[in-house]
Amino acid sequence: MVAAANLVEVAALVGDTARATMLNALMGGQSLTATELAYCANISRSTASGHLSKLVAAGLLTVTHKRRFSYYRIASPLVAAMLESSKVVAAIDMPPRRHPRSINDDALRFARSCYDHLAGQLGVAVTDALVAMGHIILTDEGGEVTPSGERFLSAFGVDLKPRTRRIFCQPCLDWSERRYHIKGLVGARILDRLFELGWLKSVPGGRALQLTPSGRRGLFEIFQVEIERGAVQPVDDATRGGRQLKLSDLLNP
Amino acid sequence: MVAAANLVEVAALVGDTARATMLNALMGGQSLTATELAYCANISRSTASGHLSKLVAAGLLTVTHKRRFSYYRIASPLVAAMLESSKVVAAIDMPPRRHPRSINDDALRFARSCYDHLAGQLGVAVTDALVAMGHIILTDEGGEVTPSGERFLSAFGVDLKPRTRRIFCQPCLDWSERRYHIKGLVGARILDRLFELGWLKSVPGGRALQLTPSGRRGLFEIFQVEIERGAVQPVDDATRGGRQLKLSDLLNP
DNA sequence: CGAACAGTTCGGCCTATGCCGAACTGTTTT
DNA sequence: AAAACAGTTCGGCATAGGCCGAACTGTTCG
Repeated sequence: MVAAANLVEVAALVGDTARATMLNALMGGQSLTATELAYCANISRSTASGHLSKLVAAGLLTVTHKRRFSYYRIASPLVAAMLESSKVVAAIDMPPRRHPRSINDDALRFARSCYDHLAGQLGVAVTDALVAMGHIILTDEGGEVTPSGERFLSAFGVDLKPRTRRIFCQPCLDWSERRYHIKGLVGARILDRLFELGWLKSVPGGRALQLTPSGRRGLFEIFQVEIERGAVQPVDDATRGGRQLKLSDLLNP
Repeated sequence: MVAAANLVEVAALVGDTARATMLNALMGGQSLTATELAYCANISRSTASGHLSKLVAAGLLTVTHKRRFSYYRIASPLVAAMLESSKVVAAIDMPPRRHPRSINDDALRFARSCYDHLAGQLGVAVTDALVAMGHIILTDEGGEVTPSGERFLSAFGVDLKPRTRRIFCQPCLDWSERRYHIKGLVGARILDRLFELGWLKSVPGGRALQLTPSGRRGLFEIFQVEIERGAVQPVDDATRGGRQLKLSDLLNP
């Protein structure tokens, strides 16, 4: 008896440094051109072209040709989910810090997009804040937005209606923090809003996200998430409860 | 920028036919010896030994040495989840039937264990039945056992207490059916009970499960799942509603 | 004690596949 | 029209890594 050939094919595709780097770069959700991806992976364009056509043939990526550019992107959320779950396993396996952390690594650990929602320390911190304020209930099994959460998110500018058919609110195991952050429709809309407010900016050529000064202020005021020198400071519940939200400032700037 | 080396390592390990076959064989949840796994994968024992030590070193498998045997098993449910999500992607990619189905393939599609719960046509059918009877509510986001479901499952011989810390009831995307079946504690306990009743037997050397004649009767009587010539027949809700459950027969044989 | 067996390690073979540069197509710019 | 650029295809090179058999350790059993 032999395993499903396709599982092997898919895993083998991911199991190459150059291809994995390109997939990783696309986990931000954007489309990138072949040349950009070649640059990301440190390989020639011809090599990249070969890799990319394999990934498309296997259905991991899709490509759209516009003008003289080929834009590649992750073919489906299922592919993103597969990569995330592989990363969770990879993070467990990690023998404690054999590879020295790179600067880039630290940036990714701090804040990154996980396909379409926020991950990393910041993603976990925002999730924790929403849970602590009683706006969201997260269990291993799933997530739920409470009525107060609906009001809060709506005031924050996140529109959760109409509820589309996609998964609404779900915990996603963060590979760097090994704690849950929010994915699904809720997670995606929150990230959208953070971009819209200019609180986060994407760093070109990667999935890392940069917190802007206004984002630093905003996260503190709305979510009581305090950031010092690029690291998230834990805020105890007492402090959290003692402050008034200033959603009005946000909505009428 | 370069992708996490560990993701590549993990994926590359899965991306080899022999190793994937062994992992697949272990997805039934049991422990198998090195020689058994070598036989599964059609490779010499020396080659298998090399593969297995790599898988253990990477944390995908664990090994326990007893007497003169080495028993290997999947190291964690997270590893199982990774393999399942990879298979979902692999199943999507499948260009419609390039590889002719093997007999074994059909058996797997019909019924198999997915680490610790029932999958395949039978898994989906049982899930559908529980949902149709109002015993379980499944959404994309998670699952829930209704009060009637608790009574039903309890009468069926599935004890759901004490609720351990593990995920209770969750939908799991079936790679062969592309529909949900139940995983988590509920899924695992149901499979346990089906074995206990002798309704299912495991086929040695694989994850495929065989339905026994009593299982065929039992599934029809309790779940109104009808099986003809190894394929599950859909049962419409009218028929389903028209029959009385015979749990008493089951409990006092 | 010696035979049988599970498992591992080692050395050598061989194939699969990643990589590049060169040459080509097609698009945009000057 | 020529130059610049995105992308692809092709040929050839180099290496990683899968595979086996042989030899070894350790356990079980006659």
